[in-house]
Amino acid sequence: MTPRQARAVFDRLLAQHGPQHWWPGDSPFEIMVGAVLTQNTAWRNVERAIDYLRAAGLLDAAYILACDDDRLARLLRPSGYFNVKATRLKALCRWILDAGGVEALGRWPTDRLRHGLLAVKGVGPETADDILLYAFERPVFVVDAYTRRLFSRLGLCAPDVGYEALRHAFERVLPPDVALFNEYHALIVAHGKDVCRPRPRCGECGLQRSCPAAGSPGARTT
DNA sequence: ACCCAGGGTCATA
DNA sequence: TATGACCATGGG
Repeated sequence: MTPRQARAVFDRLLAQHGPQHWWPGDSPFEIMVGAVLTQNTAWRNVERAIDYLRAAGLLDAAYILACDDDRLARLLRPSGYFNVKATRLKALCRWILDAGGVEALGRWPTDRLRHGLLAVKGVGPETADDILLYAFERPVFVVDAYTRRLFSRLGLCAPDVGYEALRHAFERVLPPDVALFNEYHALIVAHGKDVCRPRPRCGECGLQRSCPAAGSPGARTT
């Protein structure tokens, strides 16, 4: 992928979808919570869980750690995988408190932050990079399934390209600009929800599999 | 009834 | 290292 190609795709996405104003969250900690809860989960469902946490006064690392496991899982219920995510959320909160809080973490260099995040059980590369970019405002390009799908269809990467390889491909050709990386990933997600579907979709009726027109030359997929 | 969603871990070969 | 099973709710 060349710098010009990366720029051209960004410009087209921005023209088509407009600024996305990510991350939807009020504080760095809330963004970190959302990053864990949104793992393989529609954002709509994550919002419900975060609303429950907020209503319970639990948008705080120490309070989440002190919360009973079953109660925490009940609050997370709408976001799916609630038992798993209750454990993961507590692991993340433990790490934050052990480090001296989010403020202290904000003074860590990016590579140390990233290694620390990846050492937390339940935080993988995408979740770590979400947190680095959107909570700590570091110039880390976030790669996800949407990114791989879109750019492989555009012929700009292999369909099975590894996470780090694709991340480096972007970071190599783009300036390390937090605002740019922020908007780029958000646009890729918006485009993935709307246009770049897993399977071609019929533009008339919206059906994916049932409609014979799905996948026809008229249906846009990228 | 099926497919998908802003993934990650763990056991197995 | 590379698959597969598993986690689980809600919308289309």
